[in-house]
Amino acid sequence: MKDNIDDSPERVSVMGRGSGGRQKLIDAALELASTTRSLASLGLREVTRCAGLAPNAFYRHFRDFDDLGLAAVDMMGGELRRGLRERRLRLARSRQGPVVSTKGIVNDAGRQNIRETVGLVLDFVTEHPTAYVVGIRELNGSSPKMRAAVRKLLDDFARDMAEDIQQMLDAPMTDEASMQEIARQVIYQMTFFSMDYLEQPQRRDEIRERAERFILRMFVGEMGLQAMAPKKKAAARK
Amino acid sequence: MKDNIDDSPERVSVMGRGSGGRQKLIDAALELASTTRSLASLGLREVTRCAGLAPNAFYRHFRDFDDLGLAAVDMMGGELRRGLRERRLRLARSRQGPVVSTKGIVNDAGRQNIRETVGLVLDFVTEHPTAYVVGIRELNGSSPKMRAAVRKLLDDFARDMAEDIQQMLDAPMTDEASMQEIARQVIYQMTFFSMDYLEQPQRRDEIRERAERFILRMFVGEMGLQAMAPKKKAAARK
DNA sequence: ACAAAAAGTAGACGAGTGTCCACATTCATG
DNA sequence: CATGAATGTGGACACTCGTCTACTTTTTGT
Repeated sequence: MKDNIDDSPERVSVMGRGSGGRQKLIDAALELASTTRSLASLGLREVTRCAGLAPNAFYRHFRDFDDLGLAAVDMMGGELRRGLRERRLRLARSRQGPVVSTKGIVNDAGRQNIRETVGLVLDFVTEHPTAYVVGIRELNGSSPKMRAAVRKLLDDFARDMAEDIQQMLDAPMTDEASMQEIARQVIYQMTFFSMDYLEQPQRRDEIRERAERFILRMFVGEMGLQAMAPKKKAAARK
Repeated sequence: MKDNIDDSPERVSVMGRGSGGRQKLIDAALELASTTRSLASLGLREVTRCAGLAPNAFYRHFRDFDDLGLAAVDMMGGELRRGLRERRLRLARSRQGPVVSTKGIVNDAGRQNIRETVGLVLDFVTEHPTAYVVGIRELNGSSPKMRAAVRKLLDDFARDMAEDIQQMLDAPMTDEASMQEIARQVIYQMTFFSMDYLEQPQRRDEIRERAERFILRMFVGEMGLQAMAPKKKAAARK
């Protein structure tokens, strides 16, 4: 009677999707976690109380807090990723075709591109601060399942970003693996920029510039590395 | 025993310093937090039990968990920073004088330098995994005091690193502010590399290379930026 | 050596917790 | 309409928690 029904594929969400209770619990958990503590340190009664439900209602939707956390990541992450990609494609279409030449990525067009991408991320962050803060907190948090889920999400973002960037260029800046590596590092670094951005509203312009400069530096650096050693494997280091 | 006649103006911690109980509590807290949960989510009784003490013993040393956490950061952080700087200076002395030319930072000598620095950090991480994991966890954790303390520590590391790098070069690679900015970003990115390094022992060589390449890319990128726009303020061309 | 301070112990209290059981409500669908 | 699953409520259980007071042991300065 434990998980026979609940565990089965996706019949859960037939009516459970918009059924208020589930969403209320997730919202309450994010709210409490963002202002007070980490997800795992929340109390079951604490959350249900904040959601205006009886303690037992929790069990109707989630097995434990890892379960709730994963659901939250799935929901927010999916929405976020879709929104980001959509906005990015919209930006790309609005300028019709590959605007940025590979060699000229540091010129005005390239800088503008970077500026828009950074703005995209920072805008999302300011629009969903609680979810974002909790997510980043769980990135290095105590639950392995949570860590894995958040990391996978960030990696997906990085993959998207790498793809879109390569598409915008008229010639590939570097090999695909390196591009994804760079995108990953940019995404990770952006978590710090984003947290600063949320915590220090008075320094937002400065942080924005810093983020843009960081990305630009990464690109310029990669092009420099490519120029001086195009063949990585053959670089006999010893 | 202790040769402090008027060692310091503060006599508060004369006897409390090395008293086993305090250390036992810190160790127990780090141990529990690294394997189970975040610092703030630990229970007072849980920690004292793990330390083999009565619950009330906690109050003899710390007011609350923030207090314990700050003490832990002070201790581990101070030790770490001293150790890092010492080892770095020892490395610098062993090669007598400025070995790396600014233009040639990407040559073998420069790469070797980066390799040693990365090794330095990763070695420390593998030697103090629990303290490091907890520290990084609190970097984005729930307690503002903790966050501030860990961030200040990382910033200090970055400052040290920036100084030492500039000292090793025969000519400054960039202005001091940019160098510190880069060092900060490198240190922050290293937190991710370090966590991966701990969690995936079988991929350590790969992660090590990735970290080295990241730093190299940052340097090359900064030199590229400097070369194409020495004056940052006047870069607005629109 | 001795007295005071620091460190640690024992027990108890009320509050809050996770979890279970039995019962009430909603609601789509045969 | 009836039925059964999904969803939510209330009470009760054993347990852990933080904190308090009172007492004992260890360490330390003089």
